[in-house]
Amino acid sequence: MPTTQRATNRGPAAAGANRRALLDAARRLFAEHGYEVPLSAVAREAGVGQGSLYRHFPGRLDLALAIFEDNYAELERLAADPHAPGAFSQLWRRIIDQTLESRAFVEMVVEARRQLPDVKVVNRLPEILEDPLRVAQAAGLIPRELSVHDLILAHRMIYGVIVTETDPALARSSALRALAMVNPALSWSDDERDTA
Amino acid sequence: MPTTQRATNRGPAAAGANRRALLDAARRLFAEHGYEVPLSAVAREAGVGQGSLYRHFPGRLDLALAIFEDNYAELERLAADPHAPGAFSQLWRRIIDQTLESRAFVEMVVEARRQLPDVKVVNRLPEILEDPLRVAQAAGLIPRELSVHDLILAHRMIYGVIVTETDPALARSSALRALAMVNPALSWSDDERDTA
DNA sequence: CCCCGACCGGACACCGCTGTCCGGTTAGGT
DNA sequence: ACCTAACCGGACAGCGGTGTCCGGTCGGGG
Repeated sequence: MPTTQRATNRGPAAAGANRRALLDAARRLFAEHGYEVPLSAVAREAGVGQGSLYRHFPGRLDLALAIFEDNYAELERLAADPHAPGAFSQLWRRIIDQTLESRAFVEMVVEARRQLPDVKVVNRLPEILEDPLRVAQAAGLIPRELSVHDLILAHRMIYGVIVTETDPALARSSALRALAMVNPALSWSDDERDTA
Repeated sequence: MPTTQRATNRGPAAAGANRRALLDAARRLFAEHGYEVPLSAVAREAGVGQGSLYRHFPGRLDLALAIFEDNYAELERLAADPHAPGAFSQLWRRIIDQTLESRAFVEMVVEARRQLPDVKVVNRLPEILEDPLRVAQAAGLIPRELSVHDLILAHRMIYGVIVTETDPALARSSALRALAMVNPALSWSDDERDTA
């Protein structure tokens, strides 16, 4: 019977917990120090040895892909029911919010694409956005002239705004201003707490 | 009497030429291999020793700043006479073109800003754009609602498009599509050879 | 013609990161 | 209670980049 709280990180049963600790540590350190942070620091932050790190994730890229996987899983959950009220707007906000969480994501995306010939692995946004966008357009919430392609281009633009922002505290508002400039329907005010 | 062609890169008189060779090499290698290219490679590419490199440019940042300096000098030349026909459109195109020349510029900008507290050193675009924009707006070429601030935000968006482009050959057209999305007046077709 | 100061260049020591290897530890099965 | 297989962790060697140091080279001035 597995205890939910472990006193140790040794033994076969700890493998899963160690993996998660490494993933969390990587997410934190990538966000704080950038994608080029030493992997030894990730192991230290996770409280495991370097051996464990390299066993679970042979290289930096595997860490990045696992983090992407988590993010995409969350988005796919949001996109699962396109007819839920506010499905598209919640999805779109979450995409932008994920991007805002760490400017390191840009470097990760770039590096992952350079090393992986197949773009599909690294960019699942087209499939994720397709249905929710169509439904939102049918409901008149999003202009018809915006294609999935346009949305992805807008997302890429936001990368530029975030990565060039001097003060991290301003990243969010700059990104929202940028989105409003592209198309008002893609932006929102943070005052409205939910737009279900 | 200085000869325009030198047979050697030794001696006091070669200092200037060596400096330029280093700058050109850095520009080339940053564009090709990214900002993190080894400085030893820059010295080799320039055909000088590492000693000369570090004498002219104590660190990587000095190289980057000198490259920016060249770029800004060119832009300031274009902006010197805001009333020349097509002054703003030529200036704006050149800004975008400079950005397209190397995706490494993004990393350079980010790194330079992180290390230099004073933003003015690294971003002179506001001053450069101010007068030409006003004149172009007075002539009805650019919508009044676009501020210098908006233009700079648009420029930062373009960074994102360029850096996330998988195929470098597509960077230009993607950037132009993105600009058109923000505001048609900021984009152009590459077919028109000049819009003086 | 010679000398002197300045500059060049690459060898090299230092440093931090990567990835591996093996002794030590743990849980579960018998 | 013991045994075994799997897993942990950190020491360590290898590697590549940085920045320095000094012997060698050059050109202009006296």
